[in-house]
Amino acid sequence: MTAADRIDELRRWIAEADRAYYQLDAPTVPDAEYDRWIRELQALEAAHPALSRPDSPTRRVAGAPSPAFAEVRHAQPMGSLRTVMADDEAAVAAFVERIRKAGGEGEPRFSVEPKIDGLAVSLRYENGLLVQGATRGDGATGEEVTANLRTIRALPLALRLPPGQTPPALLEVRGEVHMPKAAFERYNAQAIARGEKPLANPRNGAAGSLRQLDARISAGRPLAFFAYGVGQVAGLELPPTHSATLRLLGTFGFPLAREIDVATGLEGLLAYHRRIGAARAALPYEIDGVVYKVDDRALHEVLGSTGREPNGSIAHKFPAQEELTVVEGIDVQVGRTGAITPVARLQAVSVGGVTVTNASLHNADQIARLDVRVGDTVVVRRAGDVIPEVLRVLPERRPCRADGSPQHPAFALPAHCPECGSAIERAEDEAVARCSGGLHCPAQRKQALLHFASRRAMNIEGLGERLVEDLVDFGAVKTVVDLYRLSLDDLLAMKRRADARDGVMAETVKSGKIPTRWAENLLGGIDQSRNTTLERLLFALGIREVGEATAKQLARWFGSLDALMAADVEALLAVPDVGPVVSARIHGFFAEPQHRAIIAELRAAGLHWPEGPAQGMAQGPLAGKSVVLTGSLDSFTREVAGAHLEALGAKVVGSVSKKTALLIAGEEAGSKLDKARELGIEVWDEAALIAFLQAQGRLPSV
DNA sequence: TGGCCTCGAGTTCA
DNA sequence: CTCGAGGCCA
Repeated sequence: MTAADRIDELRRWIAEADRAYYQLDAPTVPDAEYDRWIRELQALEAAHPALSRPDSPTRRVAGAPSPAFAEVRHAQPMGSLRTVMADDEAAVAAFVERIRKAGGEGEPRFSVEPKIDGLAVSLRYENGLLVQGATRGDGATGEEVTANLRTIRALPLALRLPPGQTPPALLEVRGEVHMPKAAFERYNAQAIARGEKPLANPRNGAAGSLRQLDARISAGRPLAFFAYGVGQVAGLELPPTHSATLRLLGTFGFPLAREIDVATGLEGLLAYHRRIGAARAALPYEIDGVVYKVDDRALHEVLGSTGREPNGSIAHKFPAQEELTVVEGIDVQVGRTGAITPVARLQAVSVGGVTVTNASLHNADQIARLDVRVGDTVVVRRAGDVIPEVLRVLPERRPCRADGSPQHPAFALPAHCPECGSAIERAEDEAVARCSGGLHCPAQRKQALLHFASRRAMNIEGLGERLVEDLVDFGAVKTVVDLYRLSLDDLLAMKRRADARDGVMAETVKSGKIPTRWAENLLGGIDQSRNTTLERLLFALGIREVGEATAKQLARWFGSLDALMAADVEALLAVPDVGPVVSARIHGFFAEPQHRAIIAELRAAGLHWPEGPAQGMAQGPLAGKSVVLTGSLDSFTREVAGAHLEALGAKVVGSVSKKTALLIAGEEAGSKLDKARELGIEVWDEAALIAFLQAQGRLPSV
């Protein structure tokens, strides 16, 4: 591709993305990708000045004003910030060095702030009253959106001044309009319930809301505001530092981001970047970086600006949370219950600082909804900052044949299990398709073994994915019972065959001695698991619909395995939280002769657990109450605290709802605490919990 | 019957 | 964390 072609292509892509973003309020391309296009285009135009054109998108910063609103010329231009990528510490160091040279002796001081992901506005207060509000637009000219801004509750319509003090003749306050995460989610849930189109993301929600022509629509949107600076001023002496100016704005009644701070020198800046980066997910609003501003106002002015970018400030970004990548293939995985899950194999891409190569596509419906195909360019993000997720496909980037038809067909689930060849079936009313092979399917067998060995089930240390894979592939283990029959010799023989298959030179040959440590550890882990509890065993068996909570309930209700196995459907229905579906599953499981045989053999292999009489309903001072634990506790883990509460009759659940009776909030409690406050649910801190447990005699009093 | 609550199951990477 | 589905209550 020639430079001219590439320039054309980039200009076309950018124009499309601009249109989607600014006119349709529905972004198609992640910001990080957009930034890269702009930078690449700038570089190409610099290298080939002949190809530069006055209408190139690099000639404007952002946002053509929409024709629907009156234009406002900013008396003092609203500049943009030079941005530094997350990993470019050298650029931050260079910035600090420049400031140090200009500033004379000592480490320079900075006002440091989170960079709110919203929409910059300028608010004009004349004689203390809000008279005009405008968007940033292209920096020189923005849109007049006063009526919409007035609907934002957080904005003072008049400056708050001590009695008797004359308001300044003119004060322009700059800040960021944004939509807090919780408000965004609430709004979307309601929008969906009303059958309206949900907002794409909080930032877009804020931008779209401000640009509503009907201010009543803006008023219905949960917008918030943080001040970050001032523009034109008359009749007011500003303090000598930026941080003091922000505090002054605070006294005038403007909301300020809580994370605003001051920092000294390079180390101080980088520490702030790390601190806010770590807290990012827990903040109630979206941020995409932090901003460093020279605190000394005079020095900031001396430093001047380059183009529209002040030299005394930079934005230090965080790693992008959304990225573009290409789908290299779509595989299917087989789960413990036979569930077939399609997985997108992705070209490796760094999202939020972590390399992502796989993303679950959940099920056939999801694939159909997204219409993902091999070769597609897709937007990926890490949902809840952890799990990669394919958000959408860029259809215009789909590889095509000469005749314009797509190169790859729409994805279809295979008819047969890739692991065992059994038919794949999908029940009428269910979203998931399943392999019908049952335990004949090696994939299901492996998953069943892993589940059995997992921490919350039998907790067999040393038995991981690789090992299970080999144990099943070489026929050393077929059912969970076989685990308890393994000998050291079996394991070593299997290891030799696995090494031979992988072409690994046997360690025996190299060193002359047999490494047996891993095998001994595994046998030790298996042996320890013989001593267990009924609820762990029930969970480990992998009965469909019986997870940890149900297993716990069954164990306490029946007290012994024999009582449970003897129970008919009727008796099972009496157990709380067990209905017709679950009771049929349990009864069906124990009716299978092979399952009864496995249980008998596990007992014969030495598995044992305490049994007692049937206990029925939970008793105790917290009987019948749902309790949620969140945040981190100092004196014990959430698990241990939960066990204490359960012993007092409480039901420990994971999420806060109207039915929650009590929330125990440790350090750094996040959204659950917010929700509990909102619902008016009783909240205890760790000290209150400890005092309660002591009063109940579950903890020694001090 | 509909609308919560919960639970179960599946998932990624270091 | 998220989706889907079971259980329970109005």
